[in-house]
Parts: sequence; C-alpha cells; structure tokens
Amino acid sequence: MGKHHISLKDLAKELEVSISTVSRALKNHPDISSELTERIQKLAEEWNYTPNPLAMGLLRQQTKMIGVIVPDIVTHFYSSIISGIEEVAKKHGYYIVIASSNESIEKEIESVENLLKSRVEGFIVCLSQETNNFEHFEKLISNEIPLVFFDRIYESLNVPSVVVDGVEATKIIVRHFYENGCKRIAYISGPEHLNISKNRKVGYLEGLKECGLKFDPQFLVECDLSTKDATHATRQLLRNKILPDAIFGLNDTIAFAAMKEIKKHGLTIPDDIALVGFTDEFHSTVVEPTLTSVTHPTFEMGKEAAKLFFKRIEKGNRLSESIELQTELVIRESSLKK
Amino acid sequence: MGKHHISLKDLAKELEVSISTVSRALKNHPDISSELTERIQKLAEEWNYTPNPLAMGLLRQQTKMIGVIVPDIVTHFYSSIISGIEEVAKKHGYYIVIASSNESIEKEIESVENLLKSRVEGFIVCLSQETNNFEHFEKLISNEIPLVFFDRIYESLNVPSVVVDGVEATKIIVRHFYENGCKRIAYISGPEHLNISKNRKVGYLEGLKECGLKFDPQFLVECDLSTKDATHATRQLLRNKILPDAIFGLNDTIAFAAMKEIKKHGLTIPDDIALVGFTDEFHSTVVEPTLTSVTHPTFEMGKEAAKLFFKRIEKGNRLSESIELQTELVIRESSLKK
DNA sequence: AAGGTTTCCGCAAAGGTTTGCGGATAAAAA
DNA sequence: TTTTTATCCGCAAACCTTTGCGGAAACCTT
Repeated sequence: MGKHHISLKDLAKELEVSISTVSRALKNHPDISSELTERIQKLAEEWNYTPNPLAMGLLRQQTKMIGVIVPDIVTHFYSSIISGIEEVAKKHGYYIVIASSNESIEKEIESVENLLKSRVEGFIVCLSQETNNFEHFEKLISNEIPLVFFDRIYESLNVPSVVVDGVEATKIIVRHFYENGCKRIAYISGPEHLNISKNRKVGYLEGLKECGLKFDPQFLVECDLSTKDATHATRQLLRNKILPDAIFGLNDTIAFAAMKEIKKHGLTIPDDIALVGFTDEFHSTVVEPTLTSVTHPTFEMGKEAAKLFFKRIEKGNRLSESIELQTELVIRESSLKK
Repeated sequence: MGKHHISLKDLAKELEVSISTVSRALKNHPDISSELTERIQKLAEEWNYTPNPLAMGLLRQQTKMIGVIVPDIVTHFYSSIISGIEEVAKKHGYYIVIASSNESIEKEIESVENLLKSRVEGFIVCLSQETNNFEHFEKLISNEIPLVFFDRIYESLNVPSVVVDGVEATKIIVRHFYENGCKRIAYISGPEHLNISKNRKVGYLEGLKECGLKFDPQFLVECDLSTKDATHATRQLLRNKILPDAIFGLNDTIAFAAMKEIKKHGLTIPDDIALVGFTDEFHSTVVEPTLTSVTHPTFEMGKEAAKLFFKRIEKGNRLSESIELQTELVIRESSLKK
C-alpha cells in the first residue's frame, strides 16, 4: 500500500475472483451479477483504483499524446495558443508534448523525429521561420499521421490549418493609417516564403491601391524575426531621405523593436511616425504609447487548432478543412495623430 | 508498412528468429552470434525500429513523465521556467506534462489528482496563491512520490526547492531607493502566507532599519496577485495624505499595474515616485520608463528545479536539499531620480 | 565413444488491460 | 429424470519488451 498503484489483479486477488470479472464489473457488464458488481466497485472505489494508462495505451495502440511544435514557447503569443490547445486536448483525455524549434528547421526536423519515437498520435505545428523544405511533414502525411498547422502554414501541403485573415487585416490597417493622414506607409515584413509575410504584403499593396497611394519600394523592408534584425530593418527605414509617416510591423517582435528604434532616433510616436503591429493584448497595453494593434485571438486559435486535430483523428485521413479566424484592429495611442 | 510502428515481432518474423533473439541482438548481447547480430541490426536500421515506450513503461513501471503545476502558463516568468525544466527533462529522456492552477487551490488539487492518474513519476510545482492547505502534497510525500517546489514554497513541508534570495534582494532595493533620495518607501505585497511575500517583507523592514528609516504602516499594502487588486492597492497608496516617493512591487503584475496607476494619477516616474519591481528582462525594457527590477534567472530556475527532481529520483526519498538562486538588481530609468 | 564445454538461441513470465469464447452451475422446461 | 436455457464467471490471447533459465547442437576432451 502506498508505493504502488493498484491494479485489477490486486482487486481480483482480494475478492477472489478473476481479473476479467473485475474488469467487466467496473464497466457494468451484464454478465456480472449485480451483487458482485457492487462489491467490486466498492472496493475499487475504496482502493482508489484507476486504470493504468500504459496498459491501455499498449492495448489500444494509442498514447493519447499530441506533439506540439512551436517556434518558441516563451512569448505570450505561443504560450497562449498552447494553453488553448491544452484546454481542448484535456477535454479529449489527451496530453500535449511541447517542443520548440527555436525558429530552426534542424530543430524542427529533430523534434518531429523525437516525438515520433515517443509515439505521439499526431502533430500540431507552427512552422519555424527557416522552414522552406517540407519533407519531414510530407513523410507524416504519407504515413497518415494527423497533422495540423496554425498561423504559419504551407498551403501546397493541403494540411488542415487555422490562420488569421492577414490580407483583410492589413488592408484595414492601411486604411486606418490613411484616415489618420498618413501618406508614406511602410511595412516591415518577415521572410518572404512565410504565408503570413506574403498575405500581409498582399494586403499592404491592395490597401495602398484602395487608398489611392502609390507603392514605394523603399518603404517595404524585410527582416528575419529576431529583435536584432527587426531593429536593423527599422533603422534602414529611418535612413531614407524621405521618412515614412507610418510603420506597420509584421508581429510583436518587429513592432516593439521598431518602437524602441523610433524613439531612439528622437522621433515621436504617433506624431512623427504612427505605428501598428500584429501583437497580443497584454504587450500592447503595457508599452508607451500603447500600441494600436491587430490582436490575434490566440487562445481561440489554439482551441480551433486542437479541434481540427481531433476532427482529423475521427474523420480519418482526408480532412483538409481550414479555418480563418477574425482579427480585430484595436486602436490605441500609437496610431492616432493629433 | 506506413500505418503501423514496427515491433520486435515484425523483425523476428522477417528474419525467422525469435523475438528474444532480436531483442538481445539489438543490445549486442554476447549470446547472439556476431553474424546474426549484424543482420538483425541492419534490418532494424532499415525498418527504422524504435522500441515502444508504452511497452517499456509497462515493463519498468515508469512513464517518464513529470507533472509540472504552475499558477499560469502564459506569463513569461512561468513559460521561461517551464522551458528550463523541459531542457533538462529532455536530457533525461523525460517529458513534462503541464497543468496550470490558475492561482486556484481547487484546480491545483484537481491537477495533482489528474496527473497522478496519468502516472506521472513526480511533480515540480509552484504553489497557487490560494494554497494554504497542503494535504494534497502531504499525500504525495507520504507515498514517496518525488516533489519539488520552486519560487513559491512551503517551508514546513521540507520539500526540495529552488527559490530566490528575496530578503537580500529587497534589502538592496530599499538601499537603492534610499541612495536615490527616497525617504517614504512603500511596498505592495502579496498574500501573507506566501513565502515570497513574507521574505520580501522581512527584507523591506530590515532594509528600512539599515537605512535608518522608520517603518510607516500606511506604506505597506497587500493585494492578491491580480492586476485588478494590484491597481486597487496602488490607488490606496496614492490616497494617503503623505504620498510615498518610492514603490516596490512584489512581482510583474503588481509592478506594471502600479506603473499604469501612477501615470493615471498624473504623477511621473521616477521623479514623483520611483518604482522597482521583481520582473523579467523582457517586460522591464519594453515599458516606459524602463523598469528597474530584480530579474529572476528564470531559465536557470527551471533547470535547477528539474535537476533537483532527478537528484530526488536517484537518491531516493530523503532529499531535502534546497537551492537559493541569486537575483540581480538591474537599474533602469524608473528608479533614477534626477 | 562417452562425457564435458561452449556457443547459440527459444520458452515463458511479467507488467495491466480488454474481450471473444467456452465452461460450469443452477434454474426452468419437457 | 433428462434436456434446454439462462446466468455467471474464467481462460487465454493480444498489445510490446526484457531476461532468467533451460535446451539443442557443435565442439573438444579423455
């Protein structure tokens, strides 16, 4: 008592019946007399019996584990999504095993392999920024291992995924800038091959057109997703002979880096340069000026991704449903010129 | 092929030997001829055999899972610690299963039970702010289930734990305030029963004494760890006839809430009121003014907690080692009066 | 040629659970 | 009394791995 978890065998021995009888009694199988069923259930309750998940897993060939691969775990964006995934996973009796790719494709590939060894039943992943080769995912698909993407996806793979309406959101940002009197709107983008970069670029260009503004290539810069590179990109923008009067950053990292850099150049936000980012609620309100931003419904995003995962598990292999979540432009101080 | 993971049985059938032979060959057992060993290993390699962790777990009676319970997962403080835990867990071939208590003791208790059902081998936990009853942990201890605390601990339980030098750190803060000309130093504390609240209060009082300042009860307020309550506590301080000229907040949430509230009252930081918090690197630099703060070595903390866990597993039941990590006061704008 | 050693490999149990099938006992029907 | 029919329960296999032990063949020794 104490040290060891108790098993059906323990109950069977105590009650002097067979293991199978105990097993059946616990699920109210009609084969077992109600008198015996009651005795068995009573003892099981007393002894606090819970089925051994390892044994069940072995029997059913399932580990009840989902591999979740994210670029990193410490930013609010991902940890919030993870907690969304976790919530619905728990409801289904599943665990999540988290691996972070650190934005590196090697680590991403390694994580897939390791998680596979651990017999996760499938994957929910957000691509690393480096990922431009998809063999490791193609292998999963051809082996019919459930896979769901979120946020950063690769369309050609036709994987169920949940994303955000990047094109539309960006158009709204551009219009918002325009309505606040901005004419020289800049966009700090991410790696070209990422869908989020591409979509927002489309929205950016379309938005400019709709507002009757001409696209100026010098107002479009690109960086990787590190703070360092984002700072560098901002600096590049600020070195132009003609300064932008508005900057839109692809994500949190970029937006905050831009904010710091703009201040450092002695320019004020929003009067000299208006700033808008794609970020989350918390960070946006803590900075000064508070940051106008397109807020992701991160928790929802996680939940939807997980729901899609379970739909994929249940409906079998040919689910290619994708979900596009609505974002919201929350207007705060950083974009309201006086 | 494809759908199913391959097993020793599959290899055995293909090679027309017994399962035990395959098993032994794979571990270079001398009983198996080198010729056969080679053939077996070659096929195993080709077919990409990996042992089934479920079967191994069943055999060895271990799940290789650690239950990690934290107040929440989305704040940088915890997610960063988690990633520290994860790093050393992975090195030992362990997974972590994360549960968040949401600062609620009921959810904490529930998490312990659920994780126990999942047969985690032990726990690494940071107490919820509500936790003032420890039966659920006492049960673990008496059942000799490994348990490690971090940050928020309960000394009387004599559990291996990793904490931060709260007393000393707070004394340094007070002295820093004093050296910057502050005389009316306030402290916004957390729930009285938490060790972190208590320690920092001790440091606060000792610090005042060392600086020759008299303790004024109206400069000590207490709140739970929510933004709302922290805001309320700050307001309370600002309603005093005599305003404090320095505020020290127990943690991130409190420090940022205080910052917002001070600004809202039209007071400037640091000139009217200097502000220092216990926070992490990232947030401190993103706010304005940048926040002077005692930074936790969060990643280290997670790593140390996990190391302690494995030490506990290896050395058996009577390990009560505790680790105190050094913090560092990083001086930024919010505390430097002109 | 008979006994003793090696060398190599398989049997079976253990870990915990589910479940098809067959068996035993008792009660009901003939 | 004999046959049928419920009613209740256990055997054994399956999921996958490890490992003590026993066994068969081959070799070497007298």
